[in-house]
Amino acid sequence: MHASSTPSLQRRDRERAETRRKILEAARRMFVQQGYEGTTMRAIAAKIGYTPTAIYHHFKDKDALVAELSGVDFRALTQALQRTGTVGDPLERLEQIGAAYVEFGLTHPMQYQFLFMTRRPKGGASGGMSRDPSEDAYGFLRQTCAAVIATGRLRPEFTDPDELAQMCWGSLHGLVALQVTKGDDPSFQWRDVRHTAAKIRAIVTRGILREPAP
Amino acid sequence: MHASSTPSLQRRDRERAETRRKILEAARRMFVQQGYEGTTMRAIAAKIGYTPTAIYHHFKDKDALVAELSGVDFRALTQALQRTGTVGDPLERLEQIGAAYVEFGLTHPMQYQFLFMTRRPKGGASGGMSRDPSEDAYGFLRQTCAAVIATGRLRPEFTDPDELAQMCWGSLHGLVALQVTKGDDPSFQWRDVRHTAAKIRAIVTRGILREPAP
DNA sequence: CACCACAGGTAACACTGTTACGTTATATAA
DNA sequence: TTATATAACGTAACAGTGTTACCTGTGGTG
Repeated sequence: MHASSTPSLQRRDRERAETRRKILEAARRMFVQQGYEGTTMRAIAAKIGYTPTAIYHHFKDKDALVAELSGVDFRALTQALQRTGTVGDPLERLEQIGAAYVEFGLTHPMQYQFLFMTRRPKGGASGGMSRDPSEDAYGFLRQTCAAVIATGRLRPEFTDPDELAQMCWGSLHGLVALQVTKGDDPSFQWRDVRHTAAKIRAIVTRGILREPAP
Repeated sequence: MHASSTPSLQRRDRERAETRRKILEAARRMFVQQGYEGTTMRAIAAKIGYTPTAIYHHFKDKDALVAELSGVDFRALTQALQRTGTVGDPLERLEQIGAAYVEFGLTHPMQYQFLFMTRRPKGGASGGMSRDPSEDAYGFLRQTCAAVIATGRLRPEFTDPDELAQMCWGSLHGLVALQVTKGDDPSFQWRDVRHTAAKIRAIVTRGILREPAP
């Protein structure tokens, strides 16, 4: 909020940013290892030699902490999605989006859980700009689905971009979500999720196309 | 554990069962309305005029409470799945299994969350008989998938019952899970989940078949 | 020097799930 | 009938949790 003109204040700001970074670093490791509920504010603080109160001078609450951590990685996903925009064929773009999405979920389970597997309490009228990032990614997916529909290569029953987006999203989300929550359960003989997801993507692609590719 | 032969003990057992039922009834309503974390043992007890301790004389802990509630409804799902066993065509059976599964998730969101959307801490060697009920349902799904494969009507790349089961399960689970966690988020223009799920089932069916039905 | 902003700490609040232990009513055995 | 045991239920507490009102000291600024 303030711009700290003098060098002294700049130094103080740098120190503040440094402890903030340390908090985030410790929190990240603990959240990834112990999960959201298994990680306490006291434990995070102790890990870096602070008291829990110190954290609250840098983050509003526990949710703000994991939100920041998730946001960082989510930006990487968003960029990966945007990068698929260069691919010409919308259908191939859709496939790449799906692949990037699954990859994100598997490499960042904790962030995935926070973004897609927990009920957000209430967005709270935040000006409309800094909305839930997951919505932006959904908008991108929806847009791609609309482009796919616009090619005219789909069967006549697929005309709704939202419906198509939700089918693509849902089918992949299910695999990732099951992996995140039940992936270490030996009762199920889990197949490689990346492989299963690729097959599902192929099935959906073939299932929505009007006629099979040669 | 004990069989209470005399009429007096029978009466006491009936009273015990009655308060146990009251606990479950109150807990069910509160869990459905407020969710798992939003429902406290103290609140459940207060609702029926007891102290929290009383609940612990009937249930080991909070998880045992929701496990019992979930188990009751899950038995209904299992029976619905078994009922599809009468359908001759394995492919149609698979479709009906999917429909019943989605219906269960939408009508019992809280139980669905407990069974399929939370990491169970550790199964604990429970003799192998009273296993996690979700595994039995998975076994049933897997068995049906094997039957579908056995018909020889599938494309050559689908030969693994587990893989097929996980694709079917995952694609539907994603839709239900998103509905449960983000269903009330107006940012997404959600389409009717039952409808979307039906379309996904159709897509998958067409996508795995060797040649389209006439 | 006086002042003040502010990072960080102390101690507490209001909760949570859970449990050792006391109470009390009832069923059984003498 | 009286004594004893069983067990349902309550009291009070423990060990945690996220969170916050308030204090402390250090360093920059006029």
